[in-house]
Amino acid sequence: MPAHRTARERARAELTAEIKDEARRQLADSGANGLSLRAVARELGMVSSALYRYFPSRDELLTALIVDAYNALGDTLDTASASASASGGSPADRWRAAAHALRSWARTHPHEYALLYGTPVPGYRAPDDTIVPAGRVPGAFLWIARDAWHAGDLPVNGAEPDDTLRTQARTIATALDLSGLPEVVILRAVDAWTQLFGTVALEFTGQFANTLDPADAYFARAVELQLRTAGLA
Amino acid sequence: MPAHRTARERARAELTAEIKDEARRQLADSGANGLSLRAVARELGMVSSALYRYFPSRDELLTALIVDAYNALGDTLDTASASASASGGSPADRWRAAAHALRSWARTHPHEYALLYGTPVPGYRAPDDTIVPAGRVPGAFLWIARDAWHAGDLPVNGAEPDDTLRTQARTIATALDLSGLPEVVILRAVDAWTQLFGTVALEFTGQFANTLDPADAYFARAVELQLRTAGLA
DNA sequence: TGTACATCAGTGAACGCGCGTTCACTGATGTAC
DNA sequence: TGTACATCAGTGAACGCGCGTTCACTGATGTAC
Repeated sequence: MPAHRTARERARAELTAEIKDEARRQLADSGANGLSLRAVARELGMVSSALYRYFPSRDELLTALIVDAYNALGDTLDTASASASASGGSPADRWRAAAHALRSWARTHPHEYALLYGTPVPGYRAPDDTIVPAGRVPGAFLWIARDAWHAGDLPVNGAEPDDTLRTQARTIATALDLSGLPEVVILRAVDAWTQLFGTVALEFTGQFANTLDPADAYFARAVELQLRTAGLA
Repeated sequence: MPAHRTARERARAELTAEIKDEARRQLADSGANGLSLRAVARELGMVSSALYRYFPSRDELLTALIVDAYNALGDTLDTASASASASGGSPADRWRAAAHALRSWARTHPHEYALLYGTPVPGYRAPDDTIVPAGRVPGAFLWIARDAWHAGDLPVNGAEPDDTLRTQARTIATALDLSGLPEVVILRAVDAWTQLFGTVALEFTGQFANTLDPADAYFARAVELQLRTAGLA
């Protein structure tokens, strides 16, 4: 374990990245099912079997892309939320910023969005490594509620959830580092998150075509509703 | 154009149905990408080229399956809604019944649900024939709001939408036979529909795994929220 | 510093697979007179 | 009612394609003494 990186190590890291980049490019062209190891290798001027030095199978490559995509989306949301906060925005402003960032990421990265939230690829089972990065996405929104609550900006009201929901809310709290947050606050934020997700998902799958399309106005309206649902406005 | 159906016509109708049935079975096994004309033909004891007498291409077969699925789901929702109504249920009860019917249809028909609301199949573009059947699904919910409004059970309140949204609401009204319904009522029902859809979609894509799973309790909670959003409770 | 050996990246051929679609054809069913 | 012709369903072979993965191999890079 030398501090310096050998030529081999550097080459390996670079090629691994290049393989993922090219795979992402193909993803964007033809979707997850169109992702072919042979085509990736061809594009990189390698022989297809050489890829197996980097990823043991097609599924492992897909998993790497999924983890990267969750993290890219998580970063995008965190950045939007943080910069709204840095420029003096309220929790509601942070939610607005993150919500719009989610929508525009979905629109600019449709195949990566589909990889995360679309139909599961047949025969592919997401391994546990994806759980934590996946949580960053709802997390980005729940953390806004958490901060607002700690700042005293979030009233605790609404009916007390029953036992099942309280337990599940505690599980969410543990997974997403929301300790101290009342269950009802968590659940109201989850409610808002599902609304947000539904709006993005419906637009993404084309269900707004011919009616709410372009959906900018409706999306803005939906975000305001989310704020009321979460208790942020 | 004889009133009687010839043996040929009967055979053709039956075989067309059998092809779709077998295709649906394969859809359930391996998803839309796994749907193969050759495999369908094999299973029916035909030669693959014979299918071309019934469907001019794989895409046309897919389209037929999509239209059928929208109609099956639409029928399911209509039935749930109508029987809640027939047994004296309020509009809220109808919404509850239809919402639970949507969720359980999605759970029992995951691949058909995916066909309708999952990742678009690469290279497949849904033709216009799907628009009307697709509208039946949100329609089933908006019609409940319409009936409630006509019965005077639905208060018209909430901020007046801006021009863009008003126009889009009118488009929805035209497409779904909601004439007379105020725009704000339509939009509030759409808000509730996106919430409902978001909850189903998140559960379906496994985003509730390890947290809100099983989601029965959360779903019931979400439905009550939808009722408040739509103005039905 | 130089040598011997171990590790690893990349090659090229091969295995075995399935797919959508076309086409010329045979034989059965339907129709018009 | 019977015959001649048209329509249609289904056959079987073929075209041309791409895929994931394995394996024995060569040659370069790294490491230990």
